[in-house]
Amino acid sequence: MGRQAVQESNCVAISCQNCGLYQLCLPMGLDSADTALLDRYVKRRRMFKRGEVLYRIGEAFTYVYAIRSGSVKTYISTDDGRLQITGFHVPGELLGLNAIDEKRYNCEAMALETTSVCEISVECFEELARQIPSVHYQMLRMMSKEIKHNQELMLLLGKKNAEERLATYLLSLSRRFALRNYSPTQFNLSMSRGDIGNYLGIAEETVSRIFTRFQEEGVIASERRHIILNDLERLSAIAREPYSATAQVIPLPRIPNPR
Amino acid sequence: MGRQAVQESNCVAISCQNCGLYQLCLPMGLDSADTALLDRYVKRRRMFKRGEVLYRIGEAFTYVYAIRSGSVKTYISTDDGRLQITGFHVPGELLGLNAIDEKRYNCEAMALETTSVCEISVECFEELARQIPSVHYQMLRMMSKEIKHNQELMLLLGKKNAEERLATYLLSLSRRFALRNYSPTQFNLSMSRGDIGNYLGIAEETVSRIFTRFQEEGVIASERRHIILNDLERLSAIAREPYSATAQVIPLPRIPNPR
DNA sequence: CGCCCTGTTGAATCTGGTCAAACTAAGTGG
DNA sequence: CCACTTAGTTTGACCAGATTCAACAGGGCG
Repeated sequence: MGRQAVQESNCVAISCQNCGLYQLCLPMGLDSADTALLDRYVKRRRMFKRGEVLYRIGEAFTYVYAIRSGSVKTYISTDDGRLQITGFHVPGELLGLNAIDEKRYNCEAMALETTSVCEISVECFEELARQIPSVHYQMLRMMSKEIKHNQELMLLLGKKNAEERLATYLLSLSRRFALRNYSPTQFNLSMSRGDIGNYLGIAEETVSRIFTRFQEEGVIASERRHIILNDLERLSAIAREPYSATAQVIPLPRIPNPR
Repeated sequence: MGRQAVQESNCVAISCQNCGLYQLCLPMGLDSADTALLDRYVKRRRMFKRGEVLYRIGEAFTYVYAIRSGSVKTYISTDDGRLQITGFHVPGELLGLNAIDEKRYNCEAMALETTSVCEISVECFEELARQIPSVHYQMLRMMSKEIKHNQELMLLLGKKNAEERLATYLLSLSRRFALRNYSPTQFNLSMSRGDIGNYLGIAEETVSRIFTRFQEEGVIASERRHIILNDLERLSAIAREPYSATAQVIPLPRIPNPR
């Protein structure tokens, strides 16, 4: 995410590790044969320009997408056309998995900026899961993680006021950047105020106003899409979330190997 | 859900089919040996009374719960104590699966009424998945379904006004009852106005007021927790959802068998 | 029978939405 | 290179829907 040259080039440099499938298999301790197998399936690379759609609601579930660089938003809609953005996705994340049940995508995905992805056919993916059974398990973990994330968003949408929402949002971005070794206090947004407001369930004018207020209070500095978080602690207090200076290191859970 | 004698007895009568694991395995065409295997793991039955907690946030992930009769709410909280109910669960549903990633429950589950469950140890469940590989696949499908459901709730929380929320909610209940061959137009709620409001992100007074309004307009009739939907079509219009008289029959997707 | 919980209703208040307008940055094409 | 367009952002004024506070009604249960 972001357009700084340093981040872009960084993305490319670690694109292999960042490619989602790597993340899928990393915790499994795959041997090199497995990794080679994995590589076979990560062939098709595609670029999407800002505003281009990766997949639409109802389309047959044919590909899973691993983001290599750039960023993507996913959203659903009421039948009278109101959209709800359900997630912003950054390099290393896998898109489309939740279409498994109905075999059709149940949300739409659009590139927020020029975005490079690995397009993995579902058939290949299933073949992969057959040959490396613990891939199934990793998929479960990833979906479990997504459910947890969505639950937190529900809490935000259902119970938090506008200030808390925006503070929560900035902190969540900060943590995600920290995880990927980007600066947790200084970054560029790839999404517009309108997108942020939509995601958080508030009007874009409200987003603007609160950015201004945070800036007046010295909690952040923002110039258009460039954001500096000056006071993570105060931001955490506003968001009503426990403050953690650095990303918490959670010991990897024991992973049963079903092979 | 509901306290009508007819529904209760019905639940008991079809408890086997309603037990969640059955649902998990039903679409897989298990042979009788598999079914026997399945039965081995569904031993422990437990009862929870209204208000009793099945599991708490952060507790080690040791059991998966299949609801046999009754109903359960799940919820998460901000650290200053505000709760957000994330789901109401009825017979046939499986609870706890989304703890897979962190090996700890990430929400709390509480019985809304006297509730009977099958308690399945996670170890047994994993053993089961090892012996019947397509169980993995069914788990993926169930989690995929949950993600879709949560996305729809986000749309509701983020974009719909109070009337639309309540109408959407009533319709969603109606559909779930229809799926289980209960009346889609007449049922008892097991949750309070407060719970409904919490779930939908509105105050309980607002829930009450809108129930009254719907009743004045003749769309529904309600007496405390007993609800009659008089005009599903108008309700759909209010909810801004496509009207479907009966539950749509979706052809079962082709299920690859990884054995 | 009386208490308590749940639900209903009214009135005052306020957060955040809507509408409108000005402004900026970044293209776009002549 | 400049005029013009377009998309995105910010700000102000006003207003509506929903919350909050408060009082009260009714059912169910001990």
